[in-house]
Amino acid sequence: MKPPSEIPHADSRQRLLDAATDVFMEEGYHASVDRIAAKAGVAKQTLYNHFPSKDVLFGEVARRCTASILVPLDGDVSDVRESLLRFGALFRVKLLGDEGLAAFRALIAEVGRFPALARAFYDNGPAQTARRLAEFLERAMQKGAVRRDDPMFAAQMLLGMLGGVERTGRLCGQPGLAAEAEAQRLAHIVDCFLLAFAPERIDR
Amino acid sequence: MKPPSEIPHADSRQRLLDAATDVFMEEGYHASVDRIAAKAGVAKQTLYNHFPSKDVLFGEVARRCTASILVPLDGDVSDVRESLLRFGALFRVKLLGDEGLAAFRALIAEVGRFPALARAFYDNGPAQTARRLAEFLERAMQKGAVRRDDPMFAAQMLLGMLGGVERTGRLCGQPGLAAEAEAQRLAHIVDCFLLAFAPERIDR
DNA sequence: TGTGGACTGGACTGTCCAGTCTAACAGGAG
DNA sequence: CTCCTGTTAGACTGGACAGTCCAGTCCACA
Repeated sequence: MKPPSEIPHADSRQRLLDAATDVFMEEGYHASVDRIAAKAGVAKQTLYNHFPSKDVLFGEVARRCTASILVPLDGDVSDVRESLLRFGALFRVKLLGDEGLAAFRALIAEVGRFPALARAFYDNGPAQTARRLAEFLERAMQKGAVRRDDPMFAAQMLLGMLGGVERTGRLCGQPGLAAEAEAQRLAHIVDCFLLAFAPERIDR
Repeated sequence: MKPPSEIPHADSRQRLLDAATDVFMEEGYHASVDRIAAKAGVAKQTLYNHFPSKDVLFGEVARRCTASILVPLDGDVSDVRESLLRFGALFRVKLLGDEGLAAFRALIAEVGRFPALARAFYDNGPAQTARRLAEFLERAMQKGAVRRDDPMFAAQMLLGMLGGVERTGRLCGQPGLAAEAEAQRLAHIVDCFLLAFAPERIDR
């Protein structure tokens, strides 16, 4: 009945977490515990051996997702445009990709039930990303590659431009962009940002 | 038992819609029909006299909310900054205000159940706003007050900057800005946008 | 005075689901 | 061989909830 090639007595906890991630992302918190156990190929009791309650399981899943959304940003200020393009590409994948959207939807819907979770998600995800980007931009400002302004403000503007309206659309079920349109748009956005934050001209 | 000053047999339908709006926005689709009826001060059967099912009621509420989020934008291109400030202030209220956020959360969580609703919300809300703003910017471009670029792209950038990260934060339960900080931030954003889309300098 | 339509309170059905309980099974350690 | 631990299938409890049904009330209108 079980897939035969499956290692018997494999780490149920891990399988449960994986299954729960899938199911919660797909159906939100209201996914049933039975379905999660079934998807993990595990008895319901086993689930309750590992996690005291559905809420705790949901929390674990949320923590895992939160940990996975951070976007790396190399500190290299020598070519700001290039660095921002690399960063932006990854950021947009996290932000506008199906998994990211599903996770966000699932979490957002339960802000009332799990306010602490939502706060943690925001602090360790978007807010953390904004802080890192702000640091990067501050260095770029010090180097004169970017006009001086509040670095956090600048970071928020870039993040808004990168995500903004498209995110709303995707959350409402609109389809995403094709690969080449995506690259074009990313470049367009970054250039637009760099224009807004171009260093003041000395007026030759 | 009922509030005595209440007009008897008042329009139950209206009271139901109002109550349902409140309750759905507060608890999402999973709010119970009983609670809605109770909040409307009406028997459950009365609710089912007016709406054939909970889904239909939810749909009506969503349509009402969708209709209320459009932001007016006067066509006056003579002072672009002033117009954008007015527009931005209203937009931010809709986007970052408690009601707007609650409505968005409730809808987003049910994209899977009501894909058509979500699509309609997006088309008549954010997308429509972007179209109008794009028209406005196009006129400003023709007049030379704004650098030429794809007007829809420009509109999306401004909307992203106006909403962007803060919206995510608010959706995660972060508090909003105080009134004066709000005004400052709005001006900062609009000026930043105008810098990105300043007409090309002739270099005197 | 009587009739009809809308409303009320509350009981009721069927469904779904979190969480518990039980009895049985498998494998490793002593 | 026997305990022990983790597992399994499935029955079960208690509660929530959508939607139905009904018996009775209130009111407008004729």
